Amino acid sequence: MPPTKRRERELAERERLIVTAARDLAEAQGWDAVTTRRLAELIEYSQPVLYSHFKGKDAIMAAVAVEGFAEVAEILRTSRTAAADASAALDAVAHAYTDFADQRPATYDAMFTLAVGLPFATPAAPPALREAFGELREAVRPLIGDDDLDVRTEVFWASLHGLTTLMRGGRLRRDGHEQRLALLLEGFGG
Amino acid sequence: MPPTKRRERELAERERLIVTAARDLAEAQGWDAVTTRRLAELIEYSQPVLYSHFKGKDAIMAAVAVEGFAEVAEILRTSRTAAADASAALDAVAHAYTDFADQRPATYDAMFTLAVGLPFATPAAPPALREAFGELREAVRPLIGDDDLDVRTEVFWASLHGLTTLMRGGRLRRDGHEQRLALLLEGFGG
DNA sequence: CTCGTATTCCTAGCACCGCTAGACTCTGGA
DNA sequence: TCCAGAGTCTAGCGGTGCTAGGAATACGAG
Repeated sequence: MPPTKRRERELAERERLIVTAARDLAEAQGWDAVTTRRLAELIEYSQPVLYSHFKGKDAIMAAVAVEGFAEVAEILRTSRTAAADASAALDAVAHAYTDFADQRPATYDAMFTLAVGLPFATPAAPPALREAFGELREAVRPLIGDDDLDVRTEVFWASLHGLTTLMRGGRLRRDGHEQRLALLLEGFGG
Repeated sequence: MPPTKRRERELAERERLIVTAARDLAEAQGWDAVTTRRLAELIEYSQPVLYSHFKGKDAIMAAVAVEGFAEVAEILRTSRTAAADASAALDAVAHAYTDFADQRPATYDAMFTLAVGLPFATPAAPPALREAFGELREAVRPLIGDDDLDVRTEVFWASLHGLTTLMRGGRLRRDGHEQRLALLLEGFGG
């Protein structure tokens, strides 16, 4: 039946609308401002419609997070492959990562700070997330080799994560960011 | 007047009671479970009494955070000074830091992840926080020297912070923690 | 000892939150 | 034309942080 197909498209479109509305509102005013009532008003439906698409607010945030994984994976890949050599690639990837966290803090929080109930370091993790981590790994590999590559990538990732979250929370001065990044890269053989 | 003095003591004691009740409840059931109603019931007063001590829930969390700064400063100092040499000291400090974050996640979040409106990288920062950072710095100093000491300490701190928060959020497997810590310390000349 | 005053505290309530039961409307097929 | 079922909304539940305003209590003056 054609009407069913059309209906499916409309539903998928509305679901996309919910996720982008949630993301945009969160980036503009923070996750606290993303309430089911405001979200319903934005998509011009009532609240229960949200629950026909997602189990709850957490599931909406998880959807924003998954979208963010794909985004960051692409950003990391382009910045890595565009670099002249391995050292420049790691530098570019590190900057791209922290820039992303800085420019999309709400999305970043949904991805990596907030408890959102997504599987991570398991095969069940979202493919986009595994891809993003893979980009970090490929940026690290040429400089430190294959020994303990995954674990070393995790340490690199954690360092970037710590730098960005502490800076955004006001725990580290913004004006030291470049220098901190440079010192971190130096430690990784940049 | 003596009664005024006694009254002041009672007020100070009640304020301590509020902070410890908030901390204990947060550690036991998470910050979401720390509501003004439950807190009021725990201290056996009504909600408005909380607001005669603190401006709001955030201020209570900030008080818990400041308490945490003092705690972690002491923990870091004892583990640092008890170590045999500089390398062992950095190792001990790193483990003490992540152990603290692991054992008191709610306090740690109040200190370093939640937006709580405390001044950090300024002279107005809580003395206990400056002291805790100072302990990290003194643990790092013998190994990397005085060049860019503060910034290098910040990077070290951020790495520890990233490792702990990502692990606790389920983003990193717990069983890789020791290895990650070892690799981080290796990078800092441990 | 009594009486106003000032402090301390609590009751009750506001606006808002995430979420859901049940009524309503509207569409498509017999 | 009628009915079944899908889709949507209204209304409401129990909870949140926070606060206005009244009750009670302790205090100093006469």
